[in-house]
Amino acid sequence: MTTNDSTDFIRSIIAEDLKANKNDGRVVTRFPPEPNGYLHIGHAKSICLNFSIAEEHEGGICNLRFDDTNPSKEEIEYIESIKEDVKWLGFDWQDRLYYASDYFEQMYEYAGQLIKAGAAYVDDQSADQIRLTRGTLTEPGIESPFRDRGVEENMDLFRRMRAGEFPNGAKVLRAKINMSHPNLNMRDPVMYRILHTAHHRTEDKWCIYPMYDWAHGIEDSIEGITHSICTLEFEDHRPLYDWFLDRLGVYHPRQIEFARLNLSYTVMSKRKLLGLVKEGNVTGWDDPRMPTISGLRRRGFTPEAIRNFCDKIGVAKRDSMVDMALLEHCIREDLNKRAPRMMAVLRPLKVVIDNYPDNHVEELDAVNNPEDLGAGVRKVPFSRVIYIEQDDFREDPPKKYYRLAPGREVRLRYAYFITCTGVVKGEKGDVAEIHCTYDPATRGGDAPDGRKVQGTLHWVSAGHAINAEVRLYDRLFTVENPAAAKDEADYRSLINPDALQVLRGCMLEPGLGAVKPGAIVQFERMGYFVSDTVDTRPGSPVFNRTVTLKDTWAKIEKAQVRQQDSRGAKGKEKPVKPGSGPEPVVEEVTIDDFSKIDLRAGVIREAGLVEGANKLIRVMVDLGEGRLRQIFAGIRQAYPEPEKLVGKQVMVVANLKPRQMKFGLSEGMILAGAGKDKLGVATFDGQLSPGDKVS
RNA sequence: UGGGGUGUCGUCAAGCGGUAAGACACGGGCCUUUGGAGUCCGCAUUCGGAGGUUCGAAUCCUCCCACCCCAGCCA
Repeated sequence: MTTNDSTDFIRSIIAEDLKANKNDGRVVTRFPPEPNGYLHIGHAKSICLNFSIAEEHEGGICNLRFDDTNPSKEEIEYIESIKEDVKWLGFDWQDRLYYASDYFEQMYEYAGQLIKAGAAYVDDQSADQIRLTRGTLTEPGIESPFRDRGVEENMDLFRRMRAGEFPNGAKVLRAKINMSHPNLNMRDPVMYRILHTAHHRTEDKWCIYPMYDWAHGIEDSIEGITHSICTLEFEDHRPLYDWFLDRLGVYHPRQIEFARLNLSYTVMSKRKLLGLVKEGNVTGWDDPRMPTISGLRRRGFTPEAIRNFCDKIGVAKRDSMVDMALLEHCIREDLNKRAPRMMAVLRPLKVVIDNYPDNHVEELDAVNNPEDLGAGVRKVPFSRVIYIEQDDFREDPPKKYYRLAPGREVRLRYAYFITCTGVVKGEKGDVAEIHCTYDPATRGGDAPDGRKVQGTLHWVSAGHAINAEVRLYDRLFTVENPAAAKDEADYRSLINPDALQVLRGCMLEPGLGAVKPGAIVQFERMGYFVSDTVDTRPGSPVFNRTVTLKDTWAKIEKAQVRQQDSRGAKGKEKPVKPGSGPEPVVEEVTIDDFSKIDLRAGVIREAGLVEGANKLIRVMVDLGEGRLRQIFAGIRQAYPEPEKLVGKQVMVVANLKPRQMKFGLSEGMILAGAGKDKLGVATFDGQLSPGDKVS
């Protein structure tokens, strides 16, 4: 029942308009970036929306238009990058590349019309005065003393503004609407300001520049846009958009707003992105950690994956935060089908196969892509000394570890079964190299006797390996929503220091020496990688990790570590070594933002000991919800007879994720503290009822 | 305390008065020469809350609550 006949609200509106025969059946959209920064994945959503909608309709078109109305912020560099990115995503504006600045003369003339109609006036007030007299959210503004100038005087002044007779800020042209309007945007908004700044296209032809609200509708109107799609924050501006167009009596497109994209573990604001670039937290707009189109491209993302992602996230009006895991899913899905498989050892561990003849080399067949047999096979050299991944050997393997360990047999992919016979230690007790024997009968990786091994490892022949630098990229921030940080300083402290890990001395199979910059491959078992387009040099390859493969073992191991931790100090065994980098193991309390803690008054109705837990007591708390909440609290030490807690008023953190404990679900947390010498619950004296907010 | 929006699974998101799609994530099984891929199963008795209308409500009405945006001569 659910095929793709459901669609987003914007397409529905367009379909209805078409049905009602508006715009003579035309569908014209536009993507209108301001050239003051690089495009990011959020823009991709808008680009896909606008261009795809046009493509979906017979004769539909989408223009690329630079909204270059503010010369002090805009640069040619950005124009070029934006054009490149839109093209790379696979969209074509054909010959319809426009600039707001192309319409400056027309806008000027329209402004004159409004002045003549008594709908606009030149105001001599300073920016400060205008701000002060705009009123507030709840109080109306005050009309400017210059508001009732005559038409002739206004026309004269406006002409002289253009002629350059006044300095920056001396005068503005304002629309004469209503200083008491509840919508602030309608309180005589500024249409033109004086800016003695050269424009990157019109150069010094103009010293007055139109404001967005005045300009945008005119641009849309001139281009015959039918549906002007923009983001939610412009919803308040729509009445103004409509007002200008109605006053002018010109063709009037329909503005529709949708929610911009937010992606977890990154930021999307141009200002923040620019900050990262300027402060050197990243190497540039195209740093592979950046959510920019150019960064994603350099990271190894494909246009197909990004477009598919934009399809999957949908279009709606509610503020949302899309999980980075979805983007990662999209790129894996795409690359799984097309990326050739190769072997690369990122953190090499030397393996000597003692019973393999010295100086002997074999060429073994390897499948290029199991998902696409048409991709063929290749030869990889095998010899007595090879490298495997350090992570693929453990002297003391934990449970469920399928890889190599002393005495264990594993398969080397496309090669032989090998059995570990010895470990050579370095000075610090580290594993310097290992020794193995191989079974010649298992050539190619199959045992004729049918015996099985649990693990299959990738490897590279030491004598044939290519030395390379590999850059491991990860999420830019350590928290889901870095933009929610209270201030700039701690937003910067949220940058993930491990978002880039540079590995040198990585060992690649020989064929990898020949791939071209920009080529995408899968390093078997490690992830998808792209040959870096900027730093790769002949003879010294650099690869960027796009995304890891899904890693079931990492998940198991993480769970093991967690279990170890929660067993606490009594088990004294060292936790198994984490597979890759330090994982923040924070499981006690799960709440995104402590400022959002929901502290409520509660009354303990039942309390008792917990069998098999010497620190816990179980309480049932009344939060005025019509049912009692079960909470486990580690305060038995202070209340050996928990029954005495019954009837006590306590403070409960009510919006924690319920936590499944061995004994049952714990639905909150009771505030308790260690006083001078004793632990106790925090209580209060006030007249609060169960469920009342305390915070 | 003004105006404009939005609230459906952990995260996105369908649904438009006929009894809660799908995707990601998560958990489990099968399969496997990538612990990859694939595949199968599970995952909202309930739609911010409370009332009301109706045979029937996520969908209609009323009130309430929460969150987002707006006081640039930025876009």
